[in-house]
Amino acid sequence: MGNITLRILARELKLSTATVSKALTNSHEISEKTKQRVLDLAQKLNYTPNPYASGLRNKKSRTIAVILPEVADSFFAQVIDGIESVAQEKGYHILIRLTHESFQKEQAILKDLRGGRADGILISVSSETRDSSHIRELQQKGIPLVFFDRVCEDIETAKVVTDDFDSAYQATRHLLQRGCRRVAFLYISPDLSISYQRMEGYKKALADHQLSWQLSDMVACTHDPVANHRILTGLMSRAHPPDGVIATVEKLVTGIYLACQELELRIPWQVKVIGFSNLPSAMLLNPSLTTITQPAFEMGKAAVSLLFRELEGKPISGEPMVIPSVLVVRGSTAL
Amino acid sequence: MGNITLRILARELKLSTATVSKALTNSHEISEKTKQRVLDLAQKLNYTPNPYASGLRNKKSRTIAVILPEVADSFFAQVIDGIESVAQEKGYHILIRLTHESFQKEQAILKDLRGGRADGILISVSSETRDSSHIRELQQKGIPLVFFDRVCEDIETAKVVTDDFDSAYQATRHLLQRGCRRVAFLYISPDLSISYQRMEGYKKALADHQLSWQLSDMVACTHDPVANHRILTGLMSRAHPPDGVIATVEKLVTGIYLACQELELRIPWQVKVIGFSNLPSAMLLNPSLTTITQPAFEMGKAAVSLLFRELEGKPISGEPMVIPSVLVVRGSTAL
DNA sequence: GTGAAAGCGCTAACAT
DNA sequence: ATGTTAGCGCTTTCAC
Repeated sequence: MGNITLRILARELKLSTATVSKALTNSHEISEKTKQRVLDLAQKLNYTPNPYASGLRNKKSRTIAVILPEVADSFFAQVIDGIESVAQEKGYHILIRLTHESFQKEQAILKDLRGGRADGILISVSSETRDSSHIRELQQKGIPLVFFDRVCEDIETAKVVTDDFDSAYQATRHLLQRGCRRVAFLYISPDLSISYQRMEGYKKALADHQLSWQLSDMVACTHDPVANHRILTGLMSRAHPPDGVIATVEKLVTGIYLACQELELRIPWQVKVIGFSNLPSAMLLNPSLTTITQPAFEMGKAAVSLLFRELEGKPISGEPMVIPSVLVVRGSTAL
Repeated sequence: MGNITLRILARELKLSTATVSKALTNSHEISEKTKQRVLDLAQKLNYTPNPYASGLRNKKSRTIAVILPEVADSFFAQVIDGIESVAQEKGYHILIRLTHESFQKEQAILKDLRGGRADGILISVSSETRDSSHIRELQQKGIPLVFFDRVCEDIETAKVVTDDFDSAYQATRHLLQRGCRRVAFLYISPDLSISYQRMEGYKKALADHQLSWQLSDMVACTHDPVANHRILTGLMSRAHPPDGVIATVEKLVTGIYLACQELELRIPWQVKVIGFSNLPSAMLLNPSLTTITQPAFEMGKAAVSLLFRELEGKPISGEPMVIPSVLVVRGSTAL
């Protein structure tokens, strides 16, 4: 299926490809008449330039790669939405790559990106990522890179995060103020920047209420719902189970609700629950879920905007950009 | 930032670019020794071929475009997941394009795809799409195209759908069997293939129960939550409100739950609700939601697999591929 | 077994 | 105002 090319237009119009090219980019060195002829034919033949050819020539792909752990998660889905809203305006295309929380996959994906497939990269690292040399390598090649949400603290580049420390602090304080005395903290990976920040916020809130944190109350969960179910029913059937739970990951909310249901622990009476979640249905849960709601869409927009600034050679502030989350109080922490 | 190219490798090794290229693709015409030298240097310099250059040469981009209405929706997010799982294995890349339910955007996106940016297209049309000439044009250019979920019936190409008629039929029958006498049917666009199919299934179930359908019970909703809220509270505060509701779109579930909450209509006693939804949290809603759960991940996998078959020139069955949804009965339709 | 040369579709410097 | 030429980085005949 012979696609329409510049050359075909040129031949048809008895012009050179250079002239046609210039006419299509509305160059001032081309006469109005010629421009019109070119435009008319291009229109008629449904000509669309091959982006890879011009990209090759200009050494830019007008494509940005978005690397994230998963897409079937309301936070990441909303981030993509935010990214797309800006990229599309700028005529950029979005390549989505999922790591499924695997460090190996993340490495492979970044390696693949060295060849010039994308002009810039937006990344939220996998929960397994401890070493960041694969990312640094890309950076040294001069490819602009912006972290969002899950950052590598040891890499100096633009970052967009939410106030993880503060929101965990607020969540914990809220539970304590509502009478909880033993608050469990559920997280996935201790290596993640966000887990660490949130954990510190949690500890600080406990300390500010003259409570000391217990290692056994900080519960590491997994990506496997079945394993999580075991872990969480285990937690809630301890001799002294927590009377408050903070699920710092959306998918752990389901786990803790189910565990409580199964053990016939009534939320919020026997245990109060807060979830870091962007689910629109939080208000419809049984009971409605008190959440830390993250500015997912805005984070996506901010991250891609920073990336564009870099691509345009404008200066970027050294400090991570922080967009606050909000505590939305609902039934799961009612008195 | 001078990227590593074939030419650089060649110069360094005092070989021609042709030899290096062949060595890298493990051609049998190259000696083992040379191959090893090339591979070693490539490794050392972190060489990654420019995909657009080879794409230009080979006239394939190893990229597929996925066009969908939105991403912040559990169905579409899971579809993407399924698509990625296969594409990634085949070394293909995924370009995501969102129409936000706009026909105009859909046209623009497809137009942009004419230039060879993608080797194939997966699409679920916008709710505004009535005319399909923009899609047909791409098809005539010989670009393989697979529809998923929301198809254009008048375009002959591979399609992956779920059993919309049957699942709506089942949903309706379930409500009738649970004692509902007046079932409302909420949908977004009458132009969508899936809306039509579901509507027919709904009507058929009513007919099979000796009930005639009422135009006023088939309620067209929008994409705007505020407008939907008005529509749905209007519906539920009629003189004779429905005692059963089928929300054929995930986002309408929230709307109907909230409307009932506000009007103090108790689900399932005063009204029973079924939602077409893939939300993992359906079981946690208040009350837990009876759903038609669609095989989103599988549909994504199936669609991209069909696309690969086409790309490989293998034959495709003319019939749409149908992957069944399942009715999951929960609290919102309890007796 | 290796290399020279052409060309994918486009653009930009440099003629004319 | 238009054309010639060269080249982006790669692959693929076709020679040697």
